[in-house]
Amino acid sequence: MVKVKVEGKELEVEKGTRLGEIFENLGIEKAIGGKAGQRIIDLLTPIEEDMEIVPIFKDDPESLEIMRHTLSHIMAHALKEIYGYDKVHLGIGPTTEEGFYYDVEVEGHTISSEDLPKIEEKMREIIKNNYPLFRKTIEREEAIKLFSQMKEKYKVDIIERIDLEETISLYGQDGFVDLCKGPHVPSTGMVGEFKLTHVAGAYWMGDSSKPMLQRIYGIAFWDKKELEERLRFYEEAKKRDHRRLGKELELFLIEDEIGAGLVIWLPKGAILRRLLEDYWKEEHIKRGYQLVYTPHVGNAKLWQISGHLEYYKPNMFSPMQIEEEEYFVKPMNCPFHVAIYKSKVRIYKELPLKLAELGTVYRYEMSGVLHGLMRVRGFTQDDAHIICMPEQVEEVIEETLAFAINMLKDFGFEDFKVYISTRPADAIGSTEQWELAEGSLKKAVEKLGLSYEIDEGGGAFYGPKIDIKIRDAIGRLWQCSTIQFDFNLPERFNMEYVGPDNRRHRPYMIHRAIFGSIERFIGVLLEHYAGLLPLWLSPVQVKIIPISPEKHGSYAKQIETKLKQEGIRVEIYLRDERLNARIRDAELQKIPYIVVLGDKEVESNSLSVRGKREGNMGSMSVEGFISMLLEKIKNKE
RNA sequence: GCCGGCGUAGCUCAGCGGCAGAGCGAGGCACUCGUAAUGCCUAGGUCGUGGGUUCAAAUCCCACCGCCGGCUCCA
Repeated sequence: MVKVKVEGKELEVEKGTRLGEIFENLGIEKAIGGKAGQRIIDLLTPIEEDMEIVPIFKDDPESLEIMRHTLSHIMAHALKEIYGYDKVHLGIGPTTEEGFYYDVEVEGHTISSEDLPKIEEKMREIIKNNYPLFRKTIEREEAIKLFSQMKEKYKVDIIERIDLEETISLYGQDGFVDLCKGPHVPSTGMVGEFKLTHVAGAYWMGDSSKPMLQRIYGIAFWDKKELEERLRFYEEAKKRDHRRLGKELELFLIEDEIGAGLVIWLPKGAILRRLLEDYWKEEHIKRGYQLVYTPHVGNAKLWQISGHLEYYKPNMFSPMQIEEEEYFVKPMNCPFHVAIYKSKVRIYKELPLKLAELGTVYRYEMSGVLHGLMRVRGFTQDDAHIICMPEQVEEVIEETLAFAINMLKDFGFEDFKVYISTRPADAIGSTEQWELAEGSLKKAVEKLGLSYEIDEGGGAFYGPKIDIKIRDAIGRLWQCSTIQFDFNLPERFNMEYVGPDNRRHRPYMIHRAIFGSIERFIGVLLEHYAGLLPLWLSPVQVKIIPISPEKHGSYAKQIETKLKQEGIRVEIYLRDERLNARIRDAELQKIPYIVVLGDKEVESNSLSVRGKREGNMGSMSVEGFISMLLEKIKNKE
């Protein structure tokens, strides 16, 4: 007998009684599963020991996970029914943040998106039939035999990896059996609303040397409304895709004739980029950084010493031969900044030394990973290297992190995730170095009150780091800011400073970037604002529309001059179109303010202002309009 | 790089063995307009590139380049 406690009630039942039965006895209806501590168990799970269980209902987020998991099984079941039980080989079928997927191999057929409706239909049939699910445990040897017979080679692979102590469970319904830990709903009719969305490739076990399976993705919610909302969100996200906005707003150009992953900044995009750069430079100068410039290529000897040729060569552009010497286009700025540090003897009073550069680097990225501005082959890092003494590390990290967060906030980002990556297995550097560095990272994050995740062992071999990722329009996280220790380069380049004791010491070196890359940051920015940039960053801030270019053109010109004198980026709409068409055009260009000028305005020496965010704002004086704009620009609105 | 899909006018796309198409945009003309599309006319394409099959290829096949969705990798 085991004792089970649920919602304050205690019940003694026979060992091995299923959770569903226990809930039934206690009169708990409509539970989808239960939580025992952190573990989610389903209604089919036998209870083998005393425990306290919190029931999971439909409004608990965990219930979605259970239902989605069953949907992935139903999809596998449908595939088996359609393509044959011995032709479909199943990989893994987990849940995702909004649905589920299953990795499969179908012998003699490639699933394409055209097959999805057919698969969905079969799934709905299975759901309608409301097959009860079964769960049973099985011995390891027996499991291997069973799945070998079923030609489920990937499942056999999984079983062989399962810990010897772990119990192996099977779930299934009707003629379908799957190796699975659960949890599931107890019958196929109990799942929610779903839709299969797309098919993509995925390596078995995420290993590029292993075969590639097809991953079929679906999304699922309890509520049809929620599902539809999600689908609408995807449509909406497509509209704010920075690649599309870049084209529509004439910001940048990426073309195969120029080269994959290489960005051309069009005039309007160049304004945006320049604003970012100017602001970045000002902020760095304020904080004691020294701005430098370094070359785009460097002698192979340099990259030899830095270790890049040893560790980073696959990511570098091929070398070029100049007068019997090899040169490489830089994939990083670090060695040059080190050279600046080493250009003279450094003393402790100079430290921390902060060198910063908007350094354009080129990296070979595999063609399949290129993605608009987010992943390119040539990009400009807002790079800086801080060289300091061990006793300064903590203060430096704290200051740097605060700087990064403040800057991100100035651009309107609040939704980011902070990760600290710690020492990996094959690390260089002493334990003291790692401990000091990791400790300073954690302290800084905590001091700023940021929540963070530890990526245990996720640091580079040369040092731990903090990464800040920003969420994009469709929920993808992009790494932007990074603060990384480097125990490698100071050794390799024999960096030193003269301490108060008049002896030579090895400094700590910290790499850091706030935007990460200007390209990526602008990509994230565009998606974040769906192209409607804050006023201070808008390439065109005001569009003046004279109702009749002939009658009101000269007044428009006067206004333009006044605004320009205040540094406001303004254009006059001269094309001869109907007023509504011109307003529409300016709206589509996402220009923050439209100024309409007609007889009324000329007579009263005023403006009629329409804000992209505010709508029609009515009549305003020129001075009032200007001071409103300047105020907003100053506040980075 | 790998798996799958896709490259047709500046943009979005239709056509899928038999004359190269639409809408938007662009240029011109008329309209002179009060807060999200005025009407008419015109120009614009080596159908990604190269090869093949065929009487005939945008269309079928192969290779390459690029893009898209993912995987792996990463700022």
